Amino acid sequence: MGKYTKVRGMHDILPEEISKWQFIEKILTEIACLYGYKEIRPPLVESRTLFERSIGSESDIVSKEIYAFKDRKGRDIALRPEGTASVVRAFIESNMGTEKRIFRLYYYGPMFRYDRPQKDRYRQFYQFGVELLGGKHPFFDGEVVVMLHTIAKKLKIENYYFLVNTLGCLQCKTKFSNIIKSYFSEKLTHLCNDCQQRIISSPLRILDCKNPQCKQYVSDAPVIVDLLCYDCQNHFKRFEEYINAHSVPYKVDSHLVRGLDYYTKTVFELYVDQDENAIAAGGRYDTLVKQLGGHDIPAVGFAIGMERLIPLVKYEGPEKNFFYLACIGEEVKLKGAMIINEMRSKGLAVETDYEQTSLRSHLKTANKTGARWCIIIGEEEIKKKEFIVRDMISGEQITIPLDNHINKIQELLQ
RNA sequence: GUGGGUGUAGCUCAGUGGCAGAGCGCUGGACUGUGGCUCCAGGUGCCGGGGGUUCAAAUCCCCUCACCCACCCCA
Repeated sequence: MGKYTKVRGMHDILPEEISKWQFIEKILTEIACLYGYKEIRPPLVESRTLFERSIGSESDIVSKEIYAFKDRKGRDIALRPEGTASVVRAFIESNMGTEKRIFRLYYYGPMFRYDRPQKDRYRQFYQFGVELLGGKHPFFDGEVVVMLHTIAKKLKIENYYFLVNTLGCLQCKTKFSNIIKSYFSEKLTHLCNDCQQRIISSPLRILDCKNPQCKQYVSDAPVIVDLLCYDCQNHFKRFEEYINAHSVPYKVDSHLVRGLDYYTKTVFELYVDQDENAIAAGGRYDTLVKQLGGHDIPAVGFAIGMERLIPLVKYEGPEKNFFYLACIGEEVKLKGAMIINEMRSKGLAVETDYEQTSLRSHLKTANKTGARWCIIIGEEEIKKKEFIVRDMISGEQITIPLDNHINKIQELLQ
């Protein structure tokens, strides 16, 4: 047992898992590309106040889970707990917002939250997210949902569905929030401790409470869809038209509320049957850009939790299409090394073990590395100016002349 | 932040006061130019860490750390 272990909540993604990650990452970025998204890579570190102002200082993410510290000059620094705030900050800071057009940005990387670790949940975890800035049309909301739908299909996720809801524009949201506040004020003593706090800090979150006692009162609570202004009602209706037209499997859940303060109008979550946790979620945030000091620019986006997505994806494993070169005896190793170098320069993956000398131990090693073919070269082969290629699955062997061997191997691969 | 569980060989685990164990893997050999199969041989170790009880502790008690699971929260 080694002296050093992972810091609590951290995890290594080991070589045996990484090819699955890379497979999924490739599909995500390809689809993002098809939808016109460009990658943006903000730093992992931001000033703490950025998250307080965007996500909300009362939110659990900021109040309980943020990784924050002071740097050597006493600046309040935080590791990003999510991606949207950083992307919006970069968007404003680089003056993208001054240009009147739609910006589609995607990001991928680690996020940090000081959670208690549990299954597929770590303090450093990965999110892939997209942000569409500058569009207020409900079809943009639809487009990002359809993009997520496309990703789920492409990754062959089974039995997934969306929950969607609207929170209304800032006016509707505020109005509804006050209605909820007064509705629950009368029932305050029947609510759980958390909800008694929420009625002050974020009343809408009561609608999302998992406590069965609270749920009882939530089911009779006012519903936002009935109280929306004409514009918000129409926005949600058009959004539904769009996702219906694209056959997105979804249900409206009038109690769906997101835990981040910045959402307005459309919100959505992606679930898989019999799984409590959302694997992706997002929504519209029309006031955030302005709130962070930019122009009045509407936006919509989502984020996918990679650690939650990965167990749902079936992946066969990487293709074993590389060579192992076995040199029999010390004397031919330099010759073998030159062959390896030439093969690599022509794009063929080769490895070897210079410690091994006997053919038997070479073949054992080749087997362990998972090589598809083993090239065998020894004194006899050097004399005859040829070498042997052994198929490690079938055990068949063929002899190839030493000159022009790269072309011969490439022919073999066809 | 709350609750439950588990820490013993590289891995999966058995051992519940009396010599530290099994299976798998690993290394070597049978087989020094042909891997996977088979057979034979071999070492596995601060029994998570610290303290206590006892003639005697992996085992009982206390503390601590880590991991797992659930809740909360979130993606």
